[in-house]
Amino acid sequence: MGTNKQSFSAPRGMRDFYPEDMPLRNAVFAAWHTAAGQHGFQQYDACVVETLDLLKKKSGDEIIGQIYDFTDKSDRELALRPEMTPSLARMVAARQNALRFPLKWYSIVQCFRYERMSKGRKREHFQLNLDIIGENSVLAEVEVISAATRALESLGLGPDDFCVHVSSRALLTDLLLKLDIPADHHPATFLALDKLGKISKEATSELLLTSGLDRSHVESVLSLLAIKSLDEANNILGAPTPASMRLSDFFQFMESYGLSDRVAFDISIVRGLAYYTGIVFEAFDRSKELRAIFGGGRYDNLLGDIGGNPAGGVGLGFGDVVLAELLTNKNSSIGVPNTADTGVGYMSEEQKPAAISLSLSLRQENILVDLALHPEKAKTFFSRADRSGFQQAIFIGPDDVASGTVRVKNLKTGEQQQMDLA
RNA sequence: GUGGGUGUAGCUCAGUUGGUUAGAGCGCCAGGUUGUGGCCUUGGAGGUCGCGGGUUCAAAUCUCGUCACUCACCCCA
Repeated sequence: MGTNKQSFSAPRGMRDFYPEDMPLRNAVFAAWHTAAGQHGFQQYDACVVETLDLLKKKSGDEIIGQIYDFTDKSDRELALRPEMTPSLARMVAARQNALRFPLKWYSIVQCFRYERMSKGRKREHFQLNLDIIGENSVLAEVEVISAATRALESLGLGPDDFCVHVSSRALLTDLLLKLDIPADHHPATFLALDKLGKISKEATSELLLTSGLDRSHVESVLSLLAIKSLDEANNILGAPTPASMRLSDFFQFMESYGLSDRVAFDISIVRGLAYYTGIVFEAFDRSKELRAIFGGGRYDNLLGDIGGNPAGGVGLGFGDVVLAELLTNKNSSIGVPNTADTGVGYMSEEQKPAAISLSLSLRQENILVDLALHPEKAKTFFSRADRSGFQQAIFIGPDDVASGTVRVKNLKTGEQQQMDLA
């Protein structure tokens, strides 16, 4: 690209959506809307720009370095939202005394994060957010996951395609205490466990040692990762704890929802964000080639942390980038083409009025009509109609105007039918 | 932030030891066919070979720098 030439590519990490890209995006949004609606979630939305102050207070430390921030003309420090939860918490806190709980809210929003790009990760994406606020029952966790799996199912993705890995930070806390690891070491331990699977076991133990754990404790922490089931966890604990019983309830509910084949206990799920306190989960494709499809968990201190009255909840975030890759890998062709049903063309200026009035009357019948803007040769018109994806095409010449009828051509079958000119 | 890879037409890519006017397929436009698309056929438009310096009689080709894109790691939604 010459220095004088304008680059035509979108800024790094940003996406353009050409007409041929919209059917997939619209299908994904439609699946999200429908699944959320079926589960009784109400849609909300918020402004894209937030104050930097709110985001710093609420987001995790790593995220802060990735915020797209700027100063406006009045020196206000603002930012494009990197995630939806701070905005949601702000909106709920603003009306906390007027709202009836539990809230079940959802949104489909664009979020921005300045970070290095890799497969499945852009600097901008759309995500479905499902939140239930002010409800302690584990059924809240079940409902958000049920809604997300329903959306995947309506896009043709079932138990063979993905699995939701579930654990609990509360359970992990119980286990760490059982191993005599003091509570002030837990955050660092969570962080190290979250990294495992991404970095080597040696690097993880190194991380734990530098966080201040002694060598024997490091060994026992790593041994936790051998836990393959809730029963094994209970054996180590000696007796079920509230956290393990809660997980047990969760899996029973999932079974009664008919979703047992889509969930699995996985002690290694921790999640990076600091605000989760209970059950946490991430959905992966079965081959585990891609990043998490969706993820979330219970956050019981969210509103209190930003200065509202304490109220717990469950949140789930579900991005469109990994989902699109999954659908592409599966070669699924979803979405309806965003083109007109019927093309109307004409041979010369003399037939233009007839073409206009025909188009208007077809549109009255709610038919999507693409009216040619200038005369064309028949060959050009039909070729264009075909490539545009129209279902049918009507070409008006002098004879048609004289006879008062036109031929409607079905472009799939090639058949033509007579129709009166309105 | 670390380490690879790649930059030639709108797209996917050829381009020989450096050597005439830089090619193909697809796509686009038009003609063959002035009342009917897909097939066929003919033609056309479209490139300062990412950018800048160097070596050379001669650079898409060699060299140095730079920028961009991309993948893996790191990190994370």
